[in-house]
Amino acid sequence: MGRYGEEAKNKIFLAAIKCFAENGYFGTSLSRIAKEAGVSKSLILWYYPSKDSLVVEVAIKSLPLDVINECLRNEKLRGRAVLECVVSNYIKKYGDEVMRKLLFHTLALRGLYEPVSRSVNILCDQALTQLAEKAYGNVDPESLVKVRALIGGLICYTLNPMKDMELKTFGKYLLEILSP
Amino acid sequence: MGRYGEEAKNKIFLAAIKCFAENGYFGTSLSRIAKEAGVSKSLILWYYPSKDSLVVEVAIKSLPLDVINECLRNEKLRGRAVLECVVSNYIKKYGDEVMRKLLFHTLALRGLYEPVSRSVNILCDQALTQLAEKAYGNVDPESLVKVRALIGGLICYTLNPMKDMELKTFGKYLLEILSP
Amino acid sequence: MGRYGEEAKNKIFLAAIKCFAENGYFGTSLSRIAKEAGVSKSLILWYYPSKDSLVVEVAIKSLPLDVINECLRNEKLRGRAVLECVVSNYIKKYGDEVMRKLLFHTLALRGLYEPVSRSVNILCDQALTQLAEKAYGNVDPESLVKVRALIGGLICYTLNPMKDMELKTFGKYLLEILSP
Amino acid sequence: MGRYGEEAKNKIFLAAIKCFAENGYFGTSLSRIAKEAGVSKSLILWYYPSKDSLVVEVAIKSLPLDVINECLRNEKLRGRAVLECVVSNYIKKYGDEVMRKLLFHTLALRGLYEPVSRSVNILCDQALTQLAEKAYGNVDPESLVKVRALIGGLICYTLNPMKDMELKTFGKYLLEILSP
DNA sequence: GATGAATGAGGATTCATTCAT
DNA sequence: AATGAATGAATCCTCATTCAT
Repeated sequence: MGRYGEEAKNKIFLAAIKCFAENGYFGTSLSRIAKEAGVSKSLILWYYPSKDSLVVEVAIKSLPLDVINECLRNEKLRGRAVLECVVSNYIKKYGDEVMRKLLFHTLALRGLYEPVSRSVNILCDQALTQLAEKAYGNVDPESLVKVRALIGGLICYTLNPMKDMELKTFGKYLLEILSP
Repeated sequence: MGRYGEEAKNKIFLAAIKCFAENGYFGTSLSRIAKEAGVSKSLILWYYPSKDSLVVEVAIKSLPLDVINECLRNEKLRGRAVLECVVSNYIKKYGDEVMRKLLFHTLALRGLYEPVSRSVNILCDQALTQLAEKAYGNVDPESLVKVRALIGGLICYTLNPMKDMELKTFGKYLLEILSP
Repeated sequence: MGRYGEEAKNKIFLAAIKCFAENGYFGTSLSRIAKEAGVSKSLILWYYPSKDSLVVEVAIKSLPLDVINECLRNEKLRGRAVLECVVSNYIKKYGDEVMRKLLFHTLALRGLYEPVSRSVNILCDQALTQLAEKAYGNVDPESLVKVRALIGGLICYTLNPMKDMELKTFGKYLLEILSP
Repeated sequence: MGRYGEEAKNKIFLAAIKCFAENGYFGTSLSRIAKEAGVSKSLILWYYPSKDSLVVEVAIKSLPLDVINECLRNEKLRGRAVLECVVSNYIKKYGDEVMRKLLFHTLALRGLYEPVSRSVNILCDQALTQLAEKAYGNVDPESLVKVRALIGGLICYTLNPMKDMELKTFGKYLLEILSP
């Protein structure tokens, strides 16, 4: 794919994210995305074999799997520091409303799109378990529940941000409560 | 509406819940629901002015607002007992997979259907605040965060139930960690 | 299906025949047929599950299988009389241009639509063999070839009617040449 | 057009024949042909101004006009020998299934593509008349009908080859029946 | 109450074709 | 010659909704 092809594909991807966040995956037509991206409907299908493939690509990127994985990859981080990393990454990613909205549209896709299911499974099964181990030093039930309370708390905030508390502050309190 | 009519409406409602859970609100057509309910498509629109109205009715019922409100109404419950009530109600409601699936489809509707948004807001703003007060005796930031960690933890489990821990056990650990 | 439903379906069928004859099965859109029938595009798909199903239904009816079968069913007909019956039926069916055009569009579908293939096979294998037996008293190679020369001759005329000979006259000569 | 170009054009033409035979003229997209030929879609339109022009070129070549003309050109052939020539040429051309399938797709194009109509007309009007004259010495109705029975018989066999008789044998019987 | 018939809007996708490289 | 990128028209089909019975 040439240079200017790459650009077009990116424009489409960004437009898709915006539209999907706004109106959901099913409430968004290819025409709408095309208009937003300033390209023809057909061009979308030149880069993506189908709407579904575009949906899946956007959906996967909207999950917080990378948020956690990046912290897991960093060998030096242990204990509370890992959790701090996760919270800070989460804040960075879901700071803007677009990503926040997108997240919940994506979670609804689980069960409809196999790749999304798989990604959610990896996130909840593998990533959270590893996170528990790195943060609390073991994977006993309590640790597993704690990481879920942490991530769940963040997601809960994401669903409906509190008016008198910033996500950052929220994260700090969460860490206080759930740190090892 | 006569006795028979009531029955038909109920059949439709149950069929809708099942279909929506399975294929999402947008992936489910009225024909599909009609087939599942064993009635004609037209009859659905006799009882519900539009598909949207049916969607909203199902959506509202799928949220955990009642789970919390029931515990709040019980004047006698205070402290840890309120949280125990919430957890136990939550387990009762989201024990079966249909409701679990439905919940995430519904959360995606927030932003698309005003009544759903409103309900989610009430849930997160009012209900959670009252819960914090009843459970922890005040509404300081820490308490507010804690109830979110509790509900968030439950939702997180709902998204992807753990293989080696029952929801009941999960709830017990959560309570241990987050009780006053 | 009620009385007036039956009527609409028939209007659609007739319109389809006309359009398919004119522009071929693939050159004809559902919109075109709808317009010709004076109904909405959607109504076509109410009566026929898909365009393909309509295509197949029209296609089967356009083959000369009935032309032959009707003569085979008549127990009294033997020898030259059977062939005369076939020729006369053929003339009746393919006297108008619509059916003539349609026939060749249909023959092209063989290999694309299984039901059409099957029908053509039955026509050529079973029906022609039975015809040979009834007409010539046996199914030796010569008889089998003769019925094919007869039917083939008729089809050849159908492909491009002769300017100075009517189909009726053509049939008479054919019979003269190929009668037992 | 250079040497290489000639080769590419030929590859395209052969791929087109194959695809058209398999899926019909309308069921075949340029992309499909491009894939089969191992070239880009654009290259097809470099050699052929449009899909239609490619269709027409293939279509004309698939008709049995050359089969007859070649025999007519040979001055020495008269009487039964001309018919034998035609039958033998026909067998040569339509011996393989690709050409057999193609023939019927092409016949359906008559009425949709003027050049195809013209070619079919020439075939049926002129060529067959000349054939009658050369074979039977005159163009009385009987002779005209006979050549149509011959060609029609062959086409009929082509439509659905007989299981227990080779085309060659079939031709021999046909000649026996219809020779002068 | 309940249904079948009928509609129109909208959607994804295919495809021939054009343009720039 | 040859290709990838881009377009717009057209197509089949789905679906919520309305109408008549």
